Amino acid sequence: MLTSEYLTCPDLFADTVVDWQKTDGRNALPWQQDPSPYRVMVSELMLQQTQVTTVIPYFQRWMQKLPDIHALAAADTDTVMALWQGLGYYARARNLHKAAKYIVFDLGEFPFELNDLLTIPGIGRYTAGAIRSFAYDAYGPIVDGNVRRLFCRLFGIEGVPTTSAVDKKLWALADALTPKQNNRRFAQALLDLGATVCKPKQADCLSCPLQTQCVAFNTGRVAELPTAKPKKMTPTKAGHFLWIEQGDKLLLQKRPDSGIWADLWSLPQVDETAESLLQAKLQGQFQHVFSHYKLDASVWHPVSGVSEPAGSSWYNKEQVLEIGLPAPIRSWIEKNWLKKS
DNA sequence: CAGTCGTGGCC
DNA sequence: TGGCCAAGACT
Repeated sequence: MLTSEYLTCPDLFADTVVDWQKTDGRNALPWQQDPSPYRVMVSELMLQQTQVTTVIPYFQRWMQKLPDIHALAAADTDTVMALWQGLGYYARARNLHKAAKYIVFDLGEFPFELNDLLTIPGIGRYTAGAIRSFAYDAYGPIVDGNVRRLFCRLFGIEGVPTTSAVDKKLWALADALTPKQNNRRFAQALLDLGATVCKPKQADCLSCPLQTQCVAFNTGRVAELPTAKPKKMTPTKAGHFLWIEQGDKLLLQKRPDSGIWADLWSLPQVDETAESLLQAKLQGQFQHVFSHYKLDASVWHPVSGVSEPAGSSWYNKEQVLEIGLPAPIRSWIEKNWLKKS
């Protein structure tokens, strides 16, 4: 990484990728037409951790309904959330709404400086740089998943790229390699290279404009870089749930306000030593994977006469569809109750 | 620093 | 098919 020609001559890097982008990059994406600060901000928030093909229809619908920042600032929460429905990471929608109100009512105009952009809710270092580049065609370094992968391979950077040490290196590279002009096309070039050439798997090195300078390519380590983060073994925990019916109703329990499935309704959960399990009959099992552990769930049909757990209520088949249930619990109930005559 | 937050696509 | 990943930010 110390010997790359690109570090001693950053303009060579910029010129190379910019020239490539003109002919081989993506230049017809919806947010590339009329790249106003508002349209760029909306697209960048939508694109956080979300693929381009997923975002496109959401972006179109959004712009039809909320064509400018004043419309968004004046919109109500329900409108905003409905337009976001299905995109995931809903904090982004709330932040975007907050951002519009902040810009319109507090700032009065859309910020230009990086440090001012960083004060906007939902806008971090990457998104601030992206807005600088795409909306203003001004200096705005970016490091996202694409740039991370590209730089790790190009400069042979070792180490898990999400660690702070590597992250620091990557941003230093981005700061140094980002030019003072052609920033819109330069930023797009980095993203396009990462997305269409320097892909996570099956990198297309033969059509890469940086091939001759690429450390990973020249040392045959394209598949080894960036360093994969060690996959942590997730423990498996057992969970015991009660299935208690009475007439046409099912007993559900509101979960605590913290921990997994906080504030949602669920089948009553009991400890494996619980008295209610003593003569219970196993009704079925299912598995659910969380980020930090795997749940082996057992659903038990206790003997009659078991006392109702605290905070529990009865729900019939119509009511159960209208309350917040964890996805696996809902799916269990649908399969074993609703669809069973 | 490590966990959290959604959903869909890919092999 | 399940594990990984996607234009990250926030706590």
